[in-house]
Amino acid sequence: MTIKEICAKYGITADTLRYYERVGVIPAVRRTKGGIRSYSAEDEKWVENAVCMRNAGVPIEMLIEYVKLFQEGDETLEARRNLLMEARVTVQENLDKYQATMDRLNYKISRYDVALKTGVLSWDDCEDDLKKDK
Amino acid sequence: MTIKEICAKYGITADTLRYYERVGVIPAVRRTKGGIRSYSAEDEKWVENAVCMRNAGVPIEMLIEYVKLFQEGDETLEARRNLLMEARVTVQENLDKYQATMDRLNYKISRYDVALKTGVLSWDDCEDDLKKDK
DNA sequence: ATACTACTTGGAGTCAGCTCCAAGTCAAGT
DNA sequence: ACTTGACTTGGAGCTGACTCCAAGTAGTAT
Repeated sequence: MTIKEICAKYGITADTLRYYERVGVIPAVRRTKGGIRSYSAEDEKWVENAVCMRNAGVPIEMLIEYVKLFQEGDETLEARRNLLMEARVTVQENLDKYQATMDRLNYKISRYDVALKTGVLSWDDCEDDLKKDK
Repeated sequence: MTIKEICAKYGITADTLRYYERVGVIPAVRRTKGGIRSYSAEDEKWVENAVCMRNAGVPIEMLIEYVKLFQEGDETLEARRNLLMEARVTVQENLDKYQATMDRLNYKISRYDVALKTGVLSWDDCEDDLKKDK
């Protein structure tokens, strides 16, 4: 697989892919005699993983650390698992925040829909409360 | 409410709060004669909303646009609803990506747990596949 | 052989979103 | 009156994550 094919498949640019390799977000990719990157199935798995993790805001640094540990071999199994668990906490927290925001957006939009349908504004001061009776 | 109290309550710094006001993520806050910010209940609602939206990655620009429309009055009701719906699409997409990453992390961690418990590595080449029989 | 295109490198530049800083002001305490 | 400390401003600086660029090379087409 060429860099172009991988880019197209995973929706990132060649620059990003080269950057990931340079800083260690993915391990070094093999080259042809001419020096051109040739992505193996394993390379592709690493790319897929990196893209997925980055999509969820897992920081570059964490991915670099994981790759480093992976390359150090089996003694780092536990360290890698701990790293993954750390990442999971972060992602879960963000997931919760995103869900809270979805709830807020849905509520606000529903209020706007009513206002637009009836022509009447059902709020007078600031419309930005969620009617959370705390 | 002082800037300090608002900061503490919403977990952001005074610098961020002033920055939000400066660029228009929240409307201008009233001041005492001495020029010190005094947050009203409405101001606080705007802050709460901004923090919530930012936590879900809604871009600053979108929040600024919303505040601007809000201040222009009732003719912008529909524009504001459209903006919210746009934001909702973005947040939902991110939510899906985060969920996909959670699934991947859970799978990977479960594999590590097995490997650590049995002392046996259940993979030999690259462990980064999700066994998705595509 | 020459031109063309797609790749390569290292390094510099960009962008969003803060974050920090210097210099100044104000209210309260001594 | 003076010090202290929390606030104010505008602007500069920082960070993470790309993104772009110039200069060079390798393989293919004519």
